[in-house]
Amino acid sequence: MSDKNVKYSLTFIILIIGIMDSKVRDILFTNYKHQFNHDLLEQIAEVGTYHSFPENTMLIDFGQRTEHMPLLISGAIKILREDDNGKELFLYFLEKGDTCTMTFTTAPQIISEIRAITEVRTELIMMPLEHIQKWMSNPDWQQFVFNSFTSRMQEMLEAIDTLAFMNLDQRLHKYLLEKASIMKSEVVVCSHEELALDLNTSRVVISRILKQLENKGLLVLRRGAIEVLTQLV
Amino acid sequence: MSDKNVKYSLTFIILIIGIMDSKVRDILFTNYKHQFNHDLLEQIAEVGTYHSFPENTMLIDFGQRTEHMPLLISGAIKILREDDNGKELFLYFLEKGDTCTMTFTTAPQIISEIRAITEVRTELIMMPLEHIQKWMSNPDWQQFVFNSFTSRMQEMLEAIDTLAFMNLDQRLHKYLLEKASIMKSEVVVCSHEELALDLNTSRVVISRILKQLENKGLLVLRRGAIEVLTQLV
DNA sequence: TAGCTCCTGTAACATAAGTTACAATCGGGT
DNA sequence: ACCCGATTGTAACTTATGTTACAGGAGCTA
Repeated sequence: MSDKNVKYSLTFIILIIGIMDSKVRDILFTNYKHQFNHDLLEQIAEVGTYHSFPENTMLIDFGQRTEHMPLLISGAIKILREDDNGKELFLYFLEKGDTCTMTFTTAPQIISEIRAITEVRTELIMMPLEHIQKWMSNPDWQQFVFNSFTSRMQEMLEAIDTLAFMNLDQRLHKYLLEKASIMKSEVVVCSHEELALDLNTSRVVISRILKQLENKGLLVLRRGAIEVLTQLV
Repeated sequence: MSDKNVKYSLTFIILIIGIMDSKVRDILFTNYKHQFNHDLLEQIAEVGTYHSFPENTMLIDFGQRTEHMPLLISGAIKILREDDNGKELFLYFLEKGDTCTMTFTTAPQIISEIRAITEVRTELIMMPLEHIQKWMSNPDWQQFVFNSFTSRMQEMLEAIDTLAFMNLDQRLHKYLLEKASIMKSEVVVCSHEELALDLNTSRVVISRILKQLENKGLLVLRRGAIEVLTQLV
């Protein structure tokens, strides 16, 4: 578990940060005016709260309960899965426009199956779970929910493909490309140890494979960082 | 690709089999009266068509388009994923009450990401995709759709856990237990070759591990079949 | 500068899984 | 009875990945 740098837990943060409705409304109308109609935006603005988290903040953890659903405004979130022995596995990144659909249910609160950690400073709007269903009569919302579900499904399928059909060298390279894309920089700042945690393997193995990838000319190794030379298509 | 025994493609079957509405209504009211209210049942009965497929029938394949969504009445369906090189991977089984939610979208037709094959004789009701959204105003239907999504998510997560955190011997044992449960028999009828295809490995490896499991007393090997001794919890 | 921790490189070995090759056996059909 | 294909068993080898151990460098702080 690499939570040494994880700074706050969402549950507490929500209680602390409260920003007035006007800001929520502004942000919503700026970012979602093409996706949601005016009425829906107003409704979301009424119940949603704005939050901004620094990088490496754990938003939710396995088994933790939540009564909110996040709507991503900016930044990026890393989604992880963990097994009984505490071994982690990276699943996918969430970016603007995404929501954490794992949670959809009719229950008033849900128990998280995943861990979510911000990769960079991230802004989001939290909506109480109870409204998700209520708004389903709104076609824009319905579309949004369906699209979110479908996206998460696709990402899970991709995670499965990666695990089932790719070797570690390919998985590592893919991960670095995605991370570079998320960070908007070819230089991925992280240690071999952190990569090993996300890919559920050991540091030595990562070091070995990184060296191979460097020899192939796919990247350049630096201390505490990796320069990715090839681009994502 | 193990389609040597796959008998028909759904696309054709749908055109061939047409059973009168009364049967659909009877089946629906018998199987779903606790889940859907009367109005909804009537609406489903109006547009749904009943179908019965023998075991080992491919219902849908990768890249294939469909304008229908199945509602499972009896039997069991195996869901598979395939990579570019034709290598397969078992994902999970669907049973009564399930639907193939991968497909939810607002588009009038969808392209399948998975392959679905009946494990035993299977009865289902096919509903045109266009109604899925229309019915969302009905709370029972909404609940059903959400539950389906959540179930599929859970199954995908389990598939990921299995791939990421378990060795082949555990995966194989787990697969056999699930299959025995689906077939309602401790004797799983299938060759080592078929197991190798579903677990994306080779026959020799499966034979080797089966022998290990037999030595551990977890199962008994027969020609063309495996008797599973331990039960699913 | 000394001491400390974190990060990286590397070797040597262990284990899991994939590959190739071949033999033996079963069962169905002619 | 015989043939033949499908199924299974097994050996020998390769490759991928995991494990343990240790060394050296970078950067920080006293």
